[in-house]
Amino acid sequence: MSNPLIRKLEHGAPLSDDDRAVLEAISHKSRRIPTNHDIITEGTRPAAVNLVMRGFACRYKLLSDGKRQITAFLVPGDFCDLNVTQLAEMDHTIGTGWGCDIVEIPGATIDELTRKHPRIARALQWSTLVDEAILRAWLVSMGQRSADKQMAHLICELLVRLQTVGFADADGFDFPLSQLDIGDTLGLSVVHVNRTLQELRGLNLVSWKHKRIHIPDVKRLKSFAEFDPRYLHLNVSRNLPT
Amino acid sequence: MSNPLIRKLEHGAPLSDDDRAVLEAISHKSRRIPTNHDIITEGTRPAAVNLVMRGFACRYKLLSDGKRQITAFLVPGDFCDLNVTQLAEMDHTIGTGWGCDIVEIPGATIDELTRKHPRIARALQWSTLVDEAILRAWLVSMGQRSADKQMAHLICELLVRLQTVGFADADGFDFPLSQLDIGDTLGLSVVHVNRTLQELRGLNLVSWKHKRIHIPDVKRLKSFAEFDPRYLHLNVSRNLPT
DNA sequence: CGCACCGTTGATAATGGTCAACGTTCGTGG
DNA sequence: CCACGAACGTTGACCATTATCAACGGTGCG
Repeated sequence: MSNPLIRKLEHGAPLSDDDRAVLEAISHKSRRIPTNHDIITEGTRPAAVNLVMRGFACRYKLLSDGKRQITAFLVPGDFCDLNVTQLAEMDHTIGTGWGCDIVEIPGATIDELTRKHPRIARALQWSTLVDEAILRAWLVSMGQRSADKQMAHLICELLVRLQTVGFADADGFDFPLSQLDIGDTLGLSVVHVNRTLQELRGLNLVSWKHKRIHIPDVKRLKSFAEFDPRYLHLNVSRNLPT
Repeated sequence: MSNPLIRKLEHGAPLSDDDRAVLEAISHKSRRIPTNHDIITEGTRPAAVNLVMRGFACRYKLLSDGKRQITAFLVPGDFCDLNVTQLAEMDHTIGTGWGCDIVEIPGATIDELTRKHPRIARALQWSTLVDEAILRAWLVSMGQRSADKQMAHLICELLVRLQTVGFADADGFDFPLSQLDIGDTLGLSVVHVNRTLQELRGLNLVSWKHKRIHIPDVKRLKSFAEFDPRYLHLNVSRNLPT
């Protein structure tokens, strides 16, 4: 089983074979999004629901002076805008500067899914709670952690999230973004991202070459970043109703 | 009608008289939370759902070195943990250092509400989307705005949110927090909060005395902060299904 | 009255930003 | 296959913002 959506949702609720078959059916036909393309633009009314199947997308907001803040990375198995069809208009843009594979699912299909498949409905709701938890974790990092720990924390998070969907192995993952993108994520300048990265490399915590992040000693990086993965609410057994 | 929950949810979906009556029934009996008290603690399993009816509560996370990051303010009409009963354990604490009135609603009541009252269900889902949007807005502020604009932006947001539930008037609102709390919200030191506040006062944008924030010229403050209220998704008419 | 807690101020230091230049890589077209 | 240009990464010098430390004043509550 290598469908990232299914792999992810298994963490939110126990799924039946039927659930899995339905999810497989709606997600197998993806299309490639070209580099530097916005999927949904701020201010427009969202129509269909988009699901990332390969690569990275991100949520971001542009300020009037041209500054950009990335507020989320969307990795395989993540929905761009699951419940957002309820709103009149998007308050942020979803884009990808890196090429990724997306499945576009009609809102009606999602509605039907949640009506007929209670376990899927539950898993989807779990996934939006996790999205919110990630946002809170980013806020904590940005507000209270120094640049090096903030960066280390982000890398730990990405490692774990990508591992749960089979897009990272034990000590690293492919990462096509630029240092400028990381700057816009962490609220740091490119220059400082570069220097922080060198510091982490100097400490033998992270190396990043050829669009791949390698982590020599995951445990050390996690403890350096004070990374506590509980906010990702993986491990379905503990999410079962009592 | 001065029930903040109803006033708020009216922005999420059109409610019937019956909807309103049900909401009134579950929310009229609140209890006072004493100063410096946590409502739900990180690591515990959430049971009932808590609703703020008066005053402020906040979500926060503590780091190992004692630093605290506040990730949300909960104002009257806000649920502390609407969907969170789905999760095994809280990934953050909800507390109030300021005394506020809370209604505790059993999870089963909420479930029944959403089953029998589709418009309320819709409004509740809208409210969680808005919570997420606020989180994104805070991240943008923290990452890209200077301390003064960040602070001004927060004050604009609170003004608007409190106005929609009838807890602010046209030019200000009661605000019982300390400057340290604001520091933990904006990721700034107390000293810098103090100086930033003085700067805003010097510019005649905000004054804060006797636990009340006064805004001499709301329009000027909003433009100073580049505050665009659309992320709050108020104004129900634009949220109607097409 | 006295003790906390909060707000305020000044001095000093650290973190991270800006500017400018240069090197490197990679994709494109000749 | 090579030349070119654009985008990205790297470095150094300098500057701005914000943190830290320490002290003191105000205010409100027991």
